[in-house]
Amino acid sequence: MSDTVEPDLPRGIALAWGIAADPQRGPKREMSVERIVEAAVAIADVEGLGAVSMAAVAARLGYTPMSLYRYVSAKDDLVLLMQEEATGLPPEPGDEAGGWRERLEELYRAQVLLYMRHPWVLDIPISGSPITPNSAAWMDAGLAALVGTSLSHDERLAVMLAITGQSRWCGSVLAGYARVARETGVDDASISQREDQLYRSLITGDAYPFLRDAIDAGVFVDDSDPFAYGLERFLDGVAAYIAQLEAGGAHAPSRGWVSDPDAELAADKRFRDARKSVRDAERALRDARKHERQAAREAAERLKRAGASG
Amino acid sequence: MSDTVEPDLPRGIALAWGIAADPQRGPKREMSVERIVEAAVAIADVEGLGAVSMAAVAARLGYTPMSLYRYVSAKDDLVLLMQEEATGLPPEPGDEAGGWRERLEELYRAQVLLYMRHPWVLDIPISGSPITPNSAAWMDAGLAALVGTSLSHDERLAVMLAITGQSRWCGSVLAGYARVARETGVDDASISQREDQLYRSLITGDAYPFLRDAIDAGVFVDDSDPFAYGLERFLDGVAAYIAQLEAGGAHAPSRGWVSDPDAELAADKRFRDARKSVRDAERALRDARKHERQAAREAAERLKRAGASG
DNA sequence: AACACACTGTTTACGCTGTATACAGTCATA
DNA sequence: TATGACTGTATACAGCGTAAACAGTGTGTT
Repeated sequence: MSDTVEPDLPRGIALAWGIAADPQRGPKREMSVERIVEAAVAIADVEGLGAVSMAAVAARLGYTPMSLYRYVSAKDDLVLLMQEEATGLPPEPGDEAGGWRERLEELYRAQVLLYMRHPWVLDIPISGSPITPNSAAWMDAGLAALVGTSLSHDERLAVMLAITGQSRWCGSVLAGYARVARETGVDDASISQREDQLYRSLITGDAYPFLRDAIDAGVFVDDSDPFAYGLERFLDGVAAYIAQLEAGGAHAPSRGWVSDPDAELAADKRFRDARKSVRDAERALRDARKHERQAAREAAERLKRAGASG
Repeated sequence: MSDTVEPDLPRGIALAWGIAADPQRGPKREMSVERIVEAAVAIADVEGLGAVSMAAVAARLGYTPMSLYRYVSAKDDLVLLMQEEATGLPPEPGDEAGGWRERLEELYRAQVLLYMRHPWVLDIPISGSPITPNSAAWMDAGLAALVGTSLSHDERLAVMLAITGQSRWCGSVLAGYARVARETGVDDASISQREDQLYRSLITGDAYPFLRDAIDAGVFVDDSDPFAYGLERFLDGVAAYIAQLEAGGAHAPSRGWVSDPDAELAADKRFRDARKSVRDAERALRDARKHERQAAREAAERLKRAGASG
């Protein structure tokens, strides 16, 4: 609980927590981290994370690409700050104080909405738990909803984790459709129609009898939300679990992680070998190219000299 | 149900279904799509999707980068085929025929294992439903597990979708830790320890009381699987729902998608404008640069000529 | 048998990416 | 007033995906 900041705290996280100190001397700064992040988010909202290049962000602000590096140490930092900006704070609980279930549903909907507004957030690769103020606030809000219950701390975390997972999954699928729609310039409706057609022509009853049945029943043209169904069943399960606890039942035994005993030992060595072989092959090719080029250059030189002297 | 292939079927999907015809004339092919995909997967397994470049794959096979384009029309195609290869087929049901619940748990575990072996699959952006043979097979297997139940087709799909979502979420988080471990060259244990430390120093009881409580209770050093808990509660909910149906209950009313009525109308116009402004800014900057350079070149030229004639 | 041409793997080239380095100009502090 | 930390800029480099042009290969047709 010391006040000294960890020396190897990732710069992006430090920035997110507002710990990074502003410099004192030198010319006045013309930009700010906030303006940069704002511009980057604006681009990502419209054209996706792929369109966010340092050059594009700088151009939008009227500066040169390299100028951004006076504010952000690398693109990864910028992306982390974008994520934090887009995540924002969870909504306050509604006035009519419902139970934990209503509140969790509210948080779920807010999260899905967030991903609809900023779909690119789901394209950011996860690296460990995101230790930023806003993501912590969402987690805190979820845990707060469950304080009245007799769930253990682990179980509360697991419940909130599941909510987040389901909203991300819903967001990913929706974003996928939106992406296709944008890239092909076609509206959503005709895409799902086209997809249904493709399914009907590729999924034969012979190879995929049950999937084919589902298609024939029209599951891919149905416009109800399957993710909402999943969420409700999950919350049903949690409610039943809580009721069972309050009737004097025991907590579920904690399960270990899914693991593949076969692979564990073999994997490490095998992967290390494979990695080495990749590197070797690349290096060999590069060297071969280099020698080849040098030989060609020397041959040309010799030819020229021979021509000049002869 | 015609046998004619859709003319605008994405080439990658056509390849995945083995519909693409082999050419007849010309020299014998030295490589094959399979070998290329295999090499790409091997690289991705070890160094992540980011390390899979056309050059790296080609080098691994001893060819030039451009040669790959005789087999695969673009990198996106290759990635789709990699996904298909890594996905593989779902495991056959175990001998002792359990109920739908055991089978779904089996499929869940298999999927998580898959993501542990090929974490990069989760880095591939989703675009619509993946209409490939192997992903269809997984879907089919999930639906097959539920045929005995009184769930509707929509509900069965929703259940399988939730299972897939949870396994992806679990895989994403695990892969995130693995990625950090690989990139920093530190083992998993000390990473989670370090993360716990960071949490303890950044998450104050003032700002995040409930999260802080959870941390103090040790939820981040606990090594039980929170995703398994989530899955079990979900399956509890599904079981209860089925029981209720079989007791003569009604199906849950289908819910519409989460939507933001405020934004819907405004968004389209706003985003279109923003997109235009980005493009304009970039074009302006590029033009300015070009003119500037040309002016500089002309000035230099003039100077030189003046010097030569004067 | 000879030609046409579809097809092979290669080379070269282009515009794009992130960012290291060097630079001249600016401004608070010693 | 001199110092030197700091600003935004310019240049450079390796790497990316891939379009276009190329000489060589082998099948099909004349």
